[in-house]
Amino acid sequence: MSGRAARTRERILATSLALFNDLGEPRVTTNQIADETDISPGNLYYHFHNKDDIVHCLFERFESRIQEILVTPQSRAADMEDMWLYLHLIFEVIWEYRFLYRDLPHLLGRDRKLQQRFRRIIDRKVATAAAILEGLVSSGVMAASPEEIQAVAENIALLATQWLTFQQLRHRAAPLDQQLGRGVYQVISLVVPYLRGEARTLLDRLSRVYLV
Amino acid sequence: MSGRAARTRERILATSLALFNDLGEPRVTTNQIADETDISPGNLYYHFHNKDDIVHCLFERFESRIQEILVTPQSRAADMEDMWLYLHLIFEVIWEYRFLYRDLPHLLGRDRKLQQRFRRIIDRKVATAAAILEGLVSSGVMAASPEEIQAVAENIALLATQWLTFQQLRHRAAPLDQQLGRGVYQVISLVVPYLRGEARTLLDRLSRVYLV
DNA sequence: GTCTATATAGGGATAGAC
DNA sequence: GTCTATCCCTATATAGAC
Repeated sequence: MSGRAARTRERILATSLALFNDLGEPRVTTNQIADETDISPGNLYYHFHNKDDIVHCLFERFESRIQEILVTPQSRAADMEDMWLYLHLIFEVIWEYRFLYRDLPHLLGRDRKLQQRFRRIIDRKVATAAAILEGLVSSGVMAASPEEIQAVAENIALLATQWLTFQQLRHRAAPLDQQLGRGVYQVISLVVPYLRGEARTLLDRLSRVYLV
Repeated sequence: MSGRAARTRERILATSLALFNDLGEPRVTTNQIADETDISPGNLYYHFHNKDDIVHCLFERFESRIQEILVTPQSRAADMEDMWLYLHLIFEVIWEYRFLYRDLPHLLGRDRKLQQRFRRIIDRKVATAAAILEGLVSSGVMAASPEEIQAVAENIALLATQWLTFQQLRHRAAPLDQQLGRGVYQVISLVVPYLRGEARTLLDRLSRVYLV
């Protein structure tokens, strides 16, 4: 594959991602993608076997991006800073590939492999959230039983997975950073009641930033 | 419309609901519906203007069912019993019409009216949750600031809206009552940390029932 | 690599007989 | 009310020239 071919391939992926995010994958046709990329429909099929191939390719990029984040190099106990960073990174990647979350059942319904891989990502989300919470407990910032940690970790994963979809249902046209900020705030609000005195007010101040 | 026509119409709606819930609305064709109802494709279009008409009709039933639940006849302050009942009723209706939640963006994306009406339902969910939480505070069972109540109410609404979708992503084949039970448990776990001493253990016992 | 032209299939919806 | 037959459109995907 020459440099030119690689560049065309890249442009197809870029416009596909943009259109998918904007309209939802089911409503975007291959002709539309070709048109927007300024190539012919036939040329598109030279670079990709079919539409699912494009989706698959985009998913793989998403997957490697998010796995980078979910690899927690926990050499020390986590603090609230880790939590904050973790949430921001997660939300940013989800935003970048939001079409995957928008029509999740539809996309995964036609590909078992994809389903498995996505499931593994969610499992990791829960595990990472739990690890951070345990870190908070062991460093004394937070007080919670193992069952409580598990329940909160699952809720964090669910919120981080479904927040954008839910939010866009409620307030379609809100600006990006506000939506992501609200998401982080909502997730943090899950943790707040388990924090101890001083840390609780610290977080309280931090989270207020997002409610502008 | 004679009794016979009404009965056919009803059968179409019943099989549509079953197929939609099972496979997702986008993957069910009108021919499939007709076939499963043991009528001809043409006959289906005698009873319904088009496919969206069927979806619309099912949505209206869902809407009236859920609005019945969300009309809180609050003549007194709420207690945990109200919360428990509220959650169970909500989850049951969502389960019955789960196809609406499965492909929500896709279904609402092609109908502004539907979008508005669904948005109103969610707003009501948040409001009802907030009202119950305020009831818990005013009866002394719970301690929380207005901001905390608002944040928790939104999280309750999100969880009650997206739980099933999320859950079926993770564990496809779990039995119904277990899935709904876990959902109720997860929502209740949002409230637990705000409860006071005795109520907290009471709820703790109650919620453990769901983790079987 | 890229194009134009076209095959093919599936599903929504209608016509008209009974 | 219900059927059979069929139309039509859309979207995916391919063929073959350049």
